[in-house]
Amino acid sequence: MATRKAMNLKMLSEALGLSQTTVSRALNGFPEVAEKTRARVVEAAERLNYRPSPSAASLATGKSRMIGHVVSLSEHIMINPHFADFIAGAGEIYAQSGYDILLRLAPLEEQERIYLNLAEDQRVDGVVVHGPLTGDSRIGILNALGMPFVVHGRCDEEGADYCWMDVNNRRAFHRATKFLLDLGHERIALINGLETMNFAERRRQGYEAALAEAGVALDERLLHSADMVEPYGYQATRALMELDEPPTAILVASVLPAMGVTRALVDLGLRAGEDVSVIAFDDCLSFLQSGYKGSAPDIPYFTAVRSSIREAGKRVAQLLLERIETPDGPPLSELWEADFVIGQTTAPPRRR
Amino acid sequence: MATRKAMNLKMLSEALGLSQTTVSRALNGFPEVAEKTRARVVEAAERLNYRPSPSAASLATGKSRMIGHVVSLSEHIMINPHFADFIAGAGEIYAQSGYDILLRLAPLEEQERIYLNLAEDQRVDGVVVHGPLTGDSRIGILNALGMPFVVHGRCDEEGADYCWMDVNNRRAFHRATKFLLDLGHERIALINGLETMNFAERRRQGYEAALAEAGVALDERLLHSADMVEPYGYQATRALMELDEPPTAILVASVLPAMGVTRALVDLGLRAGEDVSVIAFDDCLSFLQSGYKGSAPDIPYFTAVRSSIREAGKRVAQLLLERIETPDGPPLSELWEADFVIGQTTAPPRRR
DNA sequence: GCCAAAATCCAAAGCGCTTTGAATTTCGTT
DNA sequence: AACGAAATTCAAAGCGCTTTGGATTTTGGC
Repeated sequence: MATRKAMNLKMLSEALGLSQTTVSRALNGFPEVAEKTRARVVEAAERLNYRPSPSAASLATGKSRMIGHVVSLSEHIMINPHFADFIAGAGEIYAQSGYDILLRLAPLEEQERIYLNLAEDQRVDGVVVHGPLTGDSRIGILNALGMPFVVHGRCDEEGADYCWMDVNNRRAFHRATKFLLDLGHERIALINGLETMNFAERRRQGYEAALAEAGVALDERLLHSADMVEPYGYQATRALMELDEPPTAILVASVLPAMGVTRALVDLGLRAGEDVSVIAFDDCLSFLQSGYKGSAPDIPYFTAVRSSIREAGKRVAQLLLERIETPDGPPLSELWEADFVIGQTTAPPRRR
Repeated sequence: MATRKAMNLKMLSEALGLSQTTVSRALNGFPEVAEKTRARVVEAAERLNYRPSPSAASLATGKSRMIGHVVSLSEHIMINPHFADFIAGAGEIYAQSGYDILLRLAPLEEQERIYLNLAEDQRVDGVVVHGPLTGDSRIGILNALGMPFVVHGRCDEEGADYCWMDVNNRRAFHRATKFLLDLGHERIALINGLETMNFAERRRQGYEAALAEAGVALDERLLHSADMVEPYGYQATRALMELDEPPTAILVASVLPAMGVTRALVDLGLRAGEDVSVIAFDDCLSFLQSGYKGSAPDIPYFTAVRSSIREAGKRVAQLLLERIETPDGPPLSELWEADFVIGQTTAPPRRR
């Protein structure tokens, strides 16, 4: 072996006959180094396979080129596969900019402390907040710490002083509900996510508003709220269909429980789109693919309000990187409208 | 504000009237410091909220207390939710030991280079290899780099010189196939994962061995192989049932495509467990919960070979941490047998 | 009470990078 | 040719921790 140790700044600068200062500046694009020498330095760095030590750079600058994602362990995020898609989108953006993800699993009640530690330790340059609750305390902490962050979702009304990216859940569910009402449905069930989650609360608001506008009374028995897993959709549907007056349409907060819904309907000898209408919120989960096609090719199975969670991951990552670049600008935020796609699971209600 | 800067070793040692050496040693459990002073140091560190800077420690020791997980971007791992469950299990173990996950998304062809960089940069203390191919080149690289790693799965036959943790896929599929044969099925379809993946190859071997033992000829038309997503199961089943002699039983490599299978059967007016038997490999995905219960409570819907991927994540993490502790021991490996649970989707074949 | 051995503790030298403040060179003017 | 400004380059001081080698204090056996 010729060299025992990995190439470092000192060796590189000696090889070039330049000072470490100049080499460092050349590589980091500072203006006070002549273009000619910069070219020389860059070439040599490339040739000698020099790459700066991240921990040394981090120690010197306080920047880590890492983005923190702290997610709940046994809770409602990691537990479901939405997170995988989100992180796939975000990770793609990070990779392009030379950032890495620092992933930490922790129960919600520890997350404040964790953000504090990550900030003090300068372990990450920014974080994204997953699954915001209504009035989430994490936001205040992060603002106080001066740590750049973007919330995926929101936890308060407009104009709040933080960065977020969200889908217009209220309007999406308003539209979906109104669509069903227009078809003639009046008994419309809502199989919602956990309503401590802000997004679920908004979805319910949209649902309730549409009902109210149509003068349809709210029936509490048609409302379910829980973690968005398959068996939940199944059980909720079984319960709903046992009511004296079962719903003629069901609004489901995710395709995961929606699959449980269809399974329950099959068990009951009912068909979605004929006996009962179903609309799902479709996050375009990759393992279902935008596919989840029905028997008719190119017509989606579910009628759905749809917004890609993977694209959301990308956008959140972009916003965060911008925020890290410019920490003192006004908070960025972005609200996406969901698509509304007609599939095979909706129809006017059956005549009795 | 009293203090502008975060508490560091120097400040702490001055506050204690001790040298930085002693304080550092006291906190890191070295033997050459008196228990009495160690107690004093620990108490003061706690009280003054001292936590060592990770980048400084990393620079000084070369250890980062990070575990690298590099996963394929647009490929077959992150794309499906198995990964989320795996990482949830692993992350739990890491958290207990004070490690964090460094997550990097990259196409397979770049992963060798990435491992090289992670090693040279000393960014991680170990890595786990996801989705090993048969004869995977990543293993050789990692061994050459001397980087501790554990493979989730295997890429070669027994006795290979690396750490791995795997489920006995061959035996699992052998058992499942034999079970169907014993019920009287002869036309058994296999809806497998991508057979470049080593685990899929093993599953097929188990399937083929069982057929051969029973003297049943292999029919290529009953074999499918692709990414394990829902629509794949759907389409494969539609294709299978259009054969002149459709299968009477289907073996599916994951509950994801298995859901597509049942959806296709419903569309065709067939019922799983009556008209066609279905056995799935169940990774106990959390969003389906061990539930995915059928109409009869506490009886699982699918007959399945079952092994929790989350538990696998935990175990792989444990093995890796042990490996990091003792890098020069003999390679650790572990083979788990899958459970075989009888659900509602299997029965003797229909008489014609 | 004495001395070697054991137990503690410390000063200082890195780890590899960035950055300050100063030195040196180059260049446009007069 | 001389001079101040502009353009380059550099030496050295951190960043906060670990660790080597040595200094100092305690201990134990006689």
